[in-house]
Amino acid sequence: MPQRKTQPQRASAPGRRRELLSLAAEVFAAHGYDATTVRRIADEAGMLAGSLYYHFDSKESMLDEILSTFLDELWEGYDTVLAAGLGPRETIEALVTESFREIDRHRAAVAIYQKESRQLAAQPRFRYLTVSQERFERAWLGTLERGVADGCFRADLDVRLAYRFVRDTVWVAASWYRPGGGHTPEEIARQYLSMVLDGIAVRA
Amino acid sequence: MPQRKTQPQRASAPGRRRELLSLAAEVFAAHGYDATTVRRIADEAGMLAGSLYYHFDSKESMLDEILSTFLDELWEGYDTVLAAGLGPRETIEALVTESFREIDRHRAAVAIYQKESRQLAAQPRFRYLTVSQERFERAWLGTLERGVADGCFRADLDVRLAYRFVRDTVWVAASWYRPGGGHTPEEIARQYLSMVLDGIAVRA
Amino acid sequence: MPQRKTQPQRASAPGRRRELLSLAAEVFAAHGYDATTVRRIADEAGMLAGSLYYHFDSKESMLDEILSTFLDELWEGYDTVLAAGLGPRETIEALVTESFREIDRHRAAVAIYQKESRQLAAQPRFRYLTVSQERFERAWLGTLERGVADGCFRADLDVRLAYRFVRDTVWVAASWYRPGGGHTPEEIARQYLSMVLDGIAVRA
Amino acid sequence: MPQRKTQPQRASAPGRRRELLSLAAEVFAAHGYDATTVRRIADEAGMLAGSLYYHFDSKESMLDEILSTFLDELWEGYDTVLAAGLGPRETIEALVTESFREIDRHRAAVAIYQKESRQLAAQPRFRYLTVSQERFERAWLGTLERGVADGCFRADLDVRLAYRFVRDTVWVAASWYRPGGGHTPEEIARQYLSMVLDGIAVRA
DNA sequence: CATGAATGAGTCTTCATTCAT
DNA sequence: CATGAATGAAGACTCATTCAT
Repeated sequence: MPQRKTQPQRASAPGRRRELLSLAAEVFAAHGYDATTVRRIADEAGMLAGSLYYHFDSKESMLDEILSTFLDELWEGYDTVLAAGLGPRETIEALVTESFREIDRHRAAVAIYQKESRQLAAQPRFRYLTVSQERFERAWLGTLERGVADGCFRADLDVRLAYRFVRDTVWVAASWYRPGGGHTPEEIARQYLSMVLDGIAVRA
Repeated sequence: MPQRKTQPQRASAPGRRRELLSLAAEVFAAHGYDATTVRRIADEAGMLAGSLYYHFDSKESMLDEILSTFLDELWEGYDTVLAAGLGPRETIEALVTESFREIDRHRAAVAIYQKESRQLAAQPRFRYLTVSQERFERAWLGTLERGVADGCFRADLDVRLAYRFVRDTVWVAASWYRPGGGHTPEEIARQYLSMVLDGIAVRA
Repeated sequence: MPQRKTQPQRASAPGRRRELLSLAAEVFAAHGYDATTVRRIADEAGMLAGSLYYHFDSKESMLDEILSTFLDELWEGYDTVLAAGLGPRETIEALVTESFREIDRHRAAVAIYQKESRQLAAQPRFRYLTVSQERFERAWLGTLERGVADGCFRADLDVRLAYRFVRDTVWVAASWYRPGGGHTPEEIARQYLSMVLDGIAVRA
Repeated sequence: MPQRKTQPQRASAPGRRRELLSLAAEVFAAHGYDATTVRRIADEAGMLAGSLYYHFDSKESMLDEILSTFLDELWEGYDTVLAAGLGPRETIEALVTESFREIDRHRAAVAIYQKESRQLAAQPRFRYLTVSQERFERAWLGTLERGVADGCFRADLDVRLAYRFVRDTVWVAASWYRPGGGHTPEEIARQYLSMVLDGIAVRA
C-alpha cells in the first residue's frame, strides 16, 4: 500500500485525511477553535472522538495542517502574481483577485486565520504565521509604495494605513462570503477594486 | 437595545466594578473570551478567582456588561448623528468619525465585539447584539442608498457590498489600533474617509 | 506451578512467537509493564499493534507467558539442586549460582518479575507467582535453618531476615546486570557468595 | 493569612498538603505510580479528583515533591554522618543505620524510589535523582575503598560489586519493611550489618 | 499473517462556580 | 469584601482491543 512520505505520522488514506480536515475546518470556522470540541468534529465525521487520533495527533495539529495548507496555496498564487512583473496597480488588482479566489477555495481556513492567527502566532509551532504575515506586508506595502512613486496611487496617503485598509477590506470578506452565493470571486474582486481604487463617492 | 440586567446581588462600589470590568475587557480582548480564565482576570485584579463572584455573578455577565455598556455609548453617539439631519455624505463622514472615536474609547470592547459577537448572538441573553446589528445595518445601508439616490455616491455599486466594505473597513481597525499611537481618531477617520470616498488611485 | 494456558487461537510459528516474546520482555523490562504500549512492542517487531493479536490474545498474556516460561526454567534448575542431597552451605552456593545463571539467561524476565510480581500476584491469573514464591521461601528458609542446626551458619541470626537478605541480594542484581559485561554469572556468584557467607570485613 | 513562600504555586495549609502527599505516597507505593489514578488518591482523601489540583499542579508534581522531600532528608542525615570524620567501618555502620531510619520514616517514598527512579531519571524534571545517585555512589564507594586501603575491609573484593551488594541489600528492605513490626530500624540495621560485615557463615 | 481503521473505556487536567469563614 | 477549599462537568488524549479486508 503506498505510504506517501508526505503524510505525517501514521498514514491514512489521503482522501479520508483531507475529508476530515475539511470537516474540522468547517467546524472551527463556525464555532471558533477553542469552542470546538474534538467530539464535535468526530460526530460530524460519524466516528468517536478517540478515533480522530488515528489520523491526527492532536486537535492543534489539525488546525496546523488546515492553516499551513491554506497558506501554502495562497503563496503559490501570490508568488505567481508577484513574479509576473506587473505594474503596481495591476499587481494590486491581481493580488486582490487572487485573494478572493483563495477565500472562495478556503473560506473556512481564511475565517479561522482571521480569528485565531494573532493568538496562535505567539506559539512557536505557529511561527510560520508571523513569517507569512511579514512577507504579506512586504508584498502589499512595497507595491503600494511603488505605486505612489509611480504616480499611480495618491501621494497624500499614509501608506501603512492604506495597507491595512486594503488588507482588512479584502480578508474580512471571508467572514460573510458564502461560495455559490450569486457572486463569483472575480466579480466581488472587481467591485472591491472599484471601491478601493476609485472610492464610493461620485467624482467631482 | 441592551437589556438592563438585574444588578449583582450584593452591591459593590461602582468604581471598583468599572475598574474590574475594564480589566476583564482588556484580558478578553487580548486572549479571547473562551481562552480567558476567570482566574486570570482575578490575578490581574490582585484577588482570587472566587472573589470576583462577589462583584459579578458569572464570567458571562462580565462579558455582557462590557458589550452592552459599549453598545449603549455607541448608539448614543450614532443617534445624535442620525438625528442631525445631515446629507448622506456628511452622515457617513460623521458615522465613521464617531466610530473611530468609539474605537478609541472602547478599544477592548470593540475587539471583543468583533471576535465574539457572531457566536454570542445565537444565545438569547445576547439577542441585543443582533438587534443592534440590524439597526446598524439599516442606518448605514439607508444612508448609502440615500446617497446613491442623491447622486453623491456612485450608482454602479452593489450597495450591500459597499455597506460591508465600509463597515468592515472601519471596525477591523480596532484590531490594530493602539490609543495614543500618533494618530487621533479624527485623523484616522479623515484618512479612511478619504480612501473610502475617493479611492487610493490617482484620478484620471 | 505455571498453568498451561490455552495456546493462542490461531497457530503461529513457534520461532516467531518466541522472538516476539523476547522483544516484549525487553521492552517491559526497560520501561515497565504499564508504561509499555502494545504499539511500542509492535514497532520494535516491525508490525502494527493490531497484528500482535494474531499471535497473542492480550498484552497480559504476553506478560504471563514471559513470566511463566522463566519460572518453569528456574524451577527446573532449582529442583535439580534441591534434589542433589547437598549440605546446607553447598545448597546455598548452588542456588545462588543457579540464580545468577537464570539472571543471565532471563535478565528481562527477572527484571519484570522483580518490579511487577507483587502487584500481579493479586490477580487470579498470576496466582502461580505466589505459589512459586512460597516454594521459593520454603526452599531457602529451610536450607538456612538446616544450616543453623548443622552449625555451618551462625546461630545468632534472625533467619527470616537472613532469608530476605540473601534473596534480595541475589535477585536485585538483575536490575544492573548486563550479560556479556566482563563477569560471567559464575564469577558474580562466587563474589556474592564470598560476601554473603564471610562478610566484607576482614576477619579479626 | 501567612503565605509561606516555601510553598509552591497556590498556598494550601502546609498540614493538608503534607497529609495529601503522605496519602499519595502510600498509594503510589502500593500500586505503582503509573497504575495509580489521580482519582484513587482523591478517593482516599475524601475529595474529588479535580480538587487535588487545587493543591498540586499535576500527578507528577506530587511524585516529585514526595521524592525530593525524601532525598532532602536523606542527605541531611548522610551528610551529618559523612562529616563526622569516622573510620570506614564506622561510616558504613552509620550509613546503614541512617538508611534504615530513613526507610522507617519514609517507607513509601523509598519504595517508590526503588521502583520508579530508573525511568524517572531520564526526565529532565527528575535529573536530581541521577545527581543524588551519583553522590550516593561516591559516598559509599569511597568509604569502601578507604576501608580496603585501611585494611579493615577485605582486599580481595570487587569494590563495585561490593558497593552494589551493600546498597541493594539495604534499600530493598523498604519493599518488605513494615514500621512498628517488632523490629526497630536500629535492630534491623545491626542484624544487616552483622551479616554484611561478617557474613552468615560460621567462622572457620 | 498483516494492515488500516475504528471502538470505548478510562486518564489527567481545566475551569467556572459555590460557600463557609 | 475577600480567602481557601472544594465541586462537578467537561475536554483532550491514550490505549488495548477488534475486525473486515
